[in-house]
Amino acid sequence: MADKNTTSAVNQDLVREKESAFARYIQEKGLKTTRQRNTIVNVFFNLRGHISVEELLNEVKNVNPRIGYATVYRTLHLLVESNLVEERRFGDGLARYEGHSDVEHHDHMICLECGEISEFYNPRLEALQEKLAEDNNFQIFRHRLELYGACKDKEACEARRNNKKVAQAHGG
Amino acid sequence: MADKNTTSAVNQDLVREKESAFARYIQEKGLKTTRQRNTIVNVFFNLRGHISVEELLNEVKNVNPRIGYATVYRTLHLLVESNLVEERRFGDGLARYEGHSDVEHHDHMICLECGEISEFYNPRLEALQEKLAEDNNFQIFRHRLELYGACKDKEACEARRNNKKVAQAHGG
DNA sequence: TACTATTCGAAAACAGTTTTCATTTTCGAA
DNA sequence: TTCGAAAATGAAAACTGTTTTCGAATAGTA
Repeated sequence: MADKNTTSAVNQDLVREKESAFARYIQEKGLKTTRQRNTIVNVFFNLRGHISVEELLNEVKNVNPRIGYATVYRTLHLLVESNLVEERRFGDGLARYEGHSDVEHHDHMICLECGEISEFYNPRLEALQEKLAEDNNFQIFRHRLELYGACKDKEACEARRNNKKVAQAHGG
Repeated sequence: MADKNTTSAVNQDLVREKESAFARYIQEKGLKTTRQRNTIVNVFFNLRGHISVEELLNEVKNVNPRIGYATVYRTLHLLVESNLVEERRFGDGLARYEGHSDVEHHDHMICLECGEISEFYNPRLEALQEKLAEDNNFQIFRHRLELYGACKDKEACEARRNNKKVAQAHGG
């Protein structure tokens, strides 16, 4: 199934909750429920992390190989519109999608060696930004903070990197 | 000349300094000095702010209309490699280039209404990030912080916006 | 069941960027 | 100063990620 790349299974209650929120959104907007959209949404919420379109499509194709890029893109847009998913762009030029995690807002640390993306949140940081905006006569709607660097735990980092290579070689 | 879009002239001593730093880099790498590269570099450093490739090309064409995208892209890559210029990406999907300003590192505030991009630097913010990285057993190489929002000075904001429209209409 | 708007998938279009390739230019050595 | 190899140029083609188009299929309602 779609949890091939995850370290642990995803809470299915949560998945069901997201799915029905999406169904509600579709209904509200007068759109139609389709097998493809359901597949994509289910697979998406069973993945964790910061998923690229290609990654998602690959997983989706395991379930229904006839689904193509266009539908995945379209469904992701709906997910973003419905506020169930956020689009992110880290420097590598492709969009990544993230189902809302437990923490409403958070920032990212990206390891340039193993590719691990982790999340953090710090209220002092948020407050400081507000203060700086205030000083500059500026009103913040949203912000983005990304720390690029490397894991200090070199063993774990290398393990993740090798892991990734294997996954690629096997044509994940 | 290339200062059409700037509010004030650029310090020419600084420009010359950058140019010779670039010349030095070219030489070190065993590359060749060319008329086109000199033009592009000179025009670039006479612009200020966060320049897109298209903006730069337009300015460059005023000096030498035969220069095309390819050469501008290639020269920008050299400028980035040589550490004289930084590439930035704000959400609009095109790369922008920035000659190092007086402040070595800085973050950005982007007004979504008038498009103004301003820079700021705060040591407490930097320190806090370092601390957070430390806590997460992570080593920061670089970071990016962008505050998206709106100017509180609505008058100035609107003026800038209108200004921009005029510039566009005149085919900047 | 029939109708109509929506959705699908494949392929074309698109935007920004990179590469290719034939031609021109630079620059060190003769 | 001329020669020749290596590098750079410019136009066009290729490429990448994403969006749009269009004819066929499908969902949901009358």
